[in-house]
Amino acid sequence: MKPSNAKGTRDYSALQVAKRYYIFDTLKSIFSKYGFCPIETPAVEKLSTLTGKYGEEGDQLLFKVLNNGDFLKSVKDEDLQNRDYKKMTHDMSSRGLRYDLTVPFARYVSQHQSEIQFPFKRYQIQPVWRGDRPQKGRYQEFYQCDVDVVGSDSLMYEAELVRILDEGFRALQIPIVIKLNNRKVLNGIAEVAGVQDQFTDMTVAIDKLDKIGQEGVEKELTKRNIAPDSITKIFELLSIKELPKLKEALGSSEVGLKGIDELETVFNYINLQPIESTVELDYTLARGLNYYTGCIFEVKAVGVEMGSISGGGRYDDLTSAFGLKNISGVGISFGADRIFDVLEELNKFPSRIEKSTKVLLIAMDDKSHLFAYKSLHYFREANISADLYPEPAKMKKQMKYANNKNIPFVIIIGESEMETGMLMLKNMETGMQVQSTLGEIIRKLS
RNA sequence: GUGGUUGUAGCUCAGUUGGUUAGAGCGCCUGAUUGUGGUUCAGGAGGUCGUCGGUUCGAGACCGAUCUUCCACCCCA
Repeated sequence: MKPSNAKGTRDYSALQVAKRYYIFDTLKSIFSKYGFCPIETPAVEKLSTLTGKYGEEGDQLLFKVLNNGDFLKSVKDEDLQNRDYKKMTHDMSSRGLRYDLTVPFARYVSQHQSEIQFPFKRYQIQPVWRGDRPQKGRYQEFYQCDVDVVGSDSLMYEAELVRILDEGFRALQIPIVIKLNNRKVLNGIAEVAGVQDQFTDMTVAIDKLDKIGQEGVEKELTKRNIAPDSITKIFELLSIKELPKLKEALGSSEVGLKGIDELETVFNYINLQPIESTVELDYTLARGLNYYTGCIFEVKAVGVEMGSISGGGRYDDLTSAFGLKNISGVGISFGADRIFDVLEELNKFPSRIEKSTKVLLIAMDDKSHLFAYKSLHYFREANISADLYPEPAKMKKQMKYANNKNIPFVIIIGESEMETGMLMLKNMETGMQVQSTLGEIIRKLS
């Protein structure tokens, strides 16, 4: 049998793990600087927790876990006969793998509300699973790094998240554009254009504007049975770039005006301190997850062909599905795997990641091997990442090992070194070598 | 979910209309060099051609199923 991974999943080898930890650690330190604490939730949730939160499309992508034991016992003969897979899954499966970190978080908050001091700021770095067809930057198992605040509707937090995005991607050296919109503005546009009933159709179509152009969007809107008059109106509104003018145009829509107000407030917060990344208003930004109700964000890497590498928004009512009413939350998710691919493409991983071991001891014979093994201890004691080749093999072989493992220093120990106590330290990059005592070398390498 | 695409040595890939014993480069191992890697030279090991089944005197090649890869749509991180 030829081994291979299950669809849409990958192994992470040592170097890849080191690179991933670099991403996680970079983000973690920023998250905690802003006062967020980590939590973790199980990979498996009840299906009742997960279904109905992501829209029909999302529900279909949920991985369901078969019940233990005789899972056919509770399936009705009728459903089996009719091959009614939806009813059958309901009886055969009561759990599923988490689809994102936000919904399990909402469950967590509702369940633990008595222990939580609101506003609650948490971050969470864990894998999620989606039964999508895999593609580049698109996997069935991938990691999300979520930062969320619940229990406050202050727009200060929207601005804070923008700042975290800016700082996070700056630390990772990825140039980005942050796109900002507000679902209420989209609602307003739908109202003014008279298509409230087709809100989702409208947003899905205009979300593609930068991809398929105005003509394509017109076609898409027409296909979705939106009246020509409304289409004209929608494009008229979308062409307005300045907030005050859009405010005027949306005058008849209360919710639209609220959305504009919110955006203005967010920008006021953001502008209190200079920010490096481009933050742009984009009324066409829609985002698919239908639990968003206010501001929405999306981040694109500049100069790389890749879907969005981060996204999020405000959700006013997610916890009410779990019985906790009137709790507003806002959060963003960093897509770790896509960030990984972008860093790889831009060649922006720091080179230090590739050097895990700093020095390799090389022994010439059995006696010096034991001596080297004893010396190894002192390097580790001094917190220097050190290793010893497991046997006194040919020097060439040991050198090659150090070379292939990217180990920058080698110490050669043979009979004469043991006698004099002067060890041979070789710099693998320059090829230079000097004789020093153990203590001297340790001091040099620390 | 719809329509395509890919799979041959550890890696990247050749392999004519079906016809002897399946190739190359890189990597790996050994030696030139018994205490010096990343260069050079010589030699060597390594493949039930993704899997299962079918057609055929004969299949890496043709057909079917299945798994996997990548792509477009859909959606999204």
